[in-house]
Amino acid sequence: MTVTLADVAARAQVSPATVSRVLNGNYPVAASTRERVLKAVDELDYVLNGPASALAAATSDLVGILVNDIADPFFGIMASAIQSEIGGPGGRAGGERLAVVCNTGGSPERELTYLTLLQRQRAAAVVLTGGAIEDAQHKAAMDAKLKKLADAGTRVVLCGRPQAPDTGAIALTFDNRGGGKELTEHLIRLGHRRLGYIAGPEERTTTRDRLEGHRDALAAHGIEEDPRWTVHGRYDRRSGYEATLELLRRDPSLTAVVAANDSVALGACAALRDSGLRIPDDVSVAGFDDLPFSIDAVPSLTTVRLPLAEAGARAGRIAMGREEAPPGGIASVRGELMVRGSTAGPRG
Amino acid sequence: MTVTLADVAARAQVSPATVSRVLNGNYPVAASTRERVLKAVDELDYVLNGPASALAAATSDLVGILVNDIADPFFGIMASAIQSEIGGPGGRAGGERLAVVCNTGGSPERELTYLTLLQRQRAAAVVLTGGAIEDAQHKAAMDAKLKKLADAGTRVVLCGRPQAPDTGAIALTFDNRGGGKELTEHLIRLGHRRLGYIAGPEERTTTRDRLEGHRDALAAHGIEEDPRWTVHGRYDRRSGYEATLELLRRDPSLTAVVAANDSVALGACAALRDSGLRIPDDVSVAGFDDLPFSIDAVPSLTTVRLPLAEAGARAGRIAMGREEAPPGGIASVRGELMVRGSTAGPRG
DNA sequence: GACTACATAGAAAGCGCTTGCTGTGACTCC
DNA sequence: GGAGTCACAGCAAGCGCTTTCTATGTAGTC
Repeated sequence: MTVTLADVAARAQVSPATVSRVLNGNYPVAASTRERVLKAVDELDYVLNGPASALAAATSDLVGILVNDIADPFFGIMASAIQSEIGGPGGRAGGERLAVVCNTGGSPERELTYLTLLQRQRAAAVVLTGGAIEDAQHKAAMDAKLKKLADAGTRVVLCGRPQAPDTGAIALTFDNRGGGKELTEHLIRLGHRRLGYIAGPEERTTTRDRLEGHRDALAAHGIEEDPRWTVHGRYDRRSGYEATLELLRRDPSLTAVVAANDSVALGACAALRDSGLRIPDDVSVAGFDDLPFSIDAVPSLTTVRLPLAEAGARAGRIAMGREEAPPGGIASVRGELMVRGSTAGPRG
Repeated sequence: MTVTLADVAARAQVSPATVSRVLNGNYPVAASTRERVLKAVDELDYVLNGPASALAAATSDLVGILVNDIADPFFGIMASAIQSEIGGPGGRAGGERLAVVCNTGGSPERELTYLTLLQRQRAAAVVLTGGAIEDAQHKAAMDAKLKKLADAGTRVVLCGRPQAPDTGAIALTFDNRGGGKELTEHLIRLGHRRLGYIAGPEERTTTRDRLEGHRDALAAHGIEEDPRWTVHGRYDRRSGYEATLELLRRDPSLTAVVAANDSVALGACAALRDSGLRIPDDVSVAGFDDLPFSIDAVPSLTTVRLPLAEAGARAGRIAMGREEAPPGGIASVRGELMVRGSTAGPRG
């Protein structure tokens, strides 16, 4: 029923080997023969059997991309950039690669499961995006898996994720700590001394790094932190809303709220407004990431811009072997402080 | 070097056939044997070779998802929902499916190319999201491809895309026209008579349907449309910004701007503000889709909520054969008008 | 106790492709 | 003009798995 290589070969009056070579274009084939083959392919509407060729050639054109949540633009932007670099006519002839995007939902098990599935598919490369989970046991399992993948020839790239030493993975980490510090310093320079912090979920490198940056800044300026000023939540708007109300309840005298990311910051803004507070007159708000919508908030959001698209593109190129890995297999990508309307001096 | 089924079989002292059956769990295997096999699998750290098993079994566990732009939450949300339904422990034993997300960037060629690639992988199902391109030739090529896929046993589902008759595809279409009409009627009821419209790219079903809905409303209320009131652009913020300036230039007396989607509407808001106009006091603005950030705009955006996550989930279930297809292979999904702060009576 | 039925396990034939190696003419080169 | 070169094309051996069909041991049945 389905057309196979042999059918094409028969019709073009050549051997299957020749058809294969025409299709893969990595072996000399006379122009006239090639034409005849291509004609047969066209007439029969032949489509290569991917699994069969992957099996025979022991390679695959699948590239895995692990994300926490593809509906979140933070990951969507990276995924899109990675994608744009792995496919397309940039690679070798016929080198269209397919991106397998895996939504882990932040679950350790799913992360591992997807890696196994990708390993099963003999993926050509795997890119892991976003922060890692800080559980020692899970980390060990992940590292072992990554090493196995790398050993099997799969290129492993971490994008916005801390390095995984001795696994063979290339890391493009985000300088979350530095960005967090810069952001809070900006607030401190404006005169704030009572700053609330809405952190992400615990046990995540991104959460911890940003929070540490925040604390670095406080410490550097001799501000003693009140434990009531930090609330943990999820990386979404709703969490930001609730956390802000909680913060306000704990200490109504706060003059600034620093959020784990932009979505959380937007939720914080909504909560402040609903509480009758003006931004930035009564309370300043800052986010992190600089997602596209952040500039449209009113007032527009002060945040740290992470070059997600650039980092993703680079990760994609490295994954395809089209760009050299950074020295030492790791590069730190810095964020840029974007000062906008949501921050001002206290009671300004 | 790499561990194969045979290695496991040898270690467990059974035949390869038995190992395969243990792994696939669809054939009676004595508990003691199974245990022995599983132990060997574990000890050898064996990972099934996906391509080989796909070849032998003539099936694959890949599901394709075509999107215009995964960085756009409109698509991200649908992709995420589809994903959540195709994988996971919901399916048959061992039924982890991998989602292949393909970014077409709205290009007809890439759309077709990706479909071929998916066909090559013998994808179990394919879900196409978002509007279609209205080029007759392209549509014919797409339909032919979809039919071929469906004939080969791949389940094809269209999510937010118009039906493709006689291709065997199941369609969950969005009622863009109805939503567009409702939105504009809301504005008309508020008293607006001079409404600008920022449409999406031409030659797209989504663009046309929403615009037609808008015009339906105008016609129904006896409002004659001025050709200057419609500008075409892309589905992004920047396009909305520029189009709004153009609209204002053409006719400064407009009292409302209807945008093709929420991102465009946000751009429109920014342009209006930069032009010294207040929203909604001077000009009302409306969007479409109700993406998560729309409620955080200030004033929050009046828009039409499309149940993206619900539709995506349903599409995913249908693609997996876990939910019955709607009668006639097509269902229309309605949007819901969300009246918020960005619209009010003119000069109100 | 012989016979049928059942539950399991194995043998082996592919699945559709790639690729190393082996022709085989046509050319070149002294 | 015979040997050495090329440029192609074909043969055939897998790649690692699934699955049909067959074999075998064990129970159940009268």
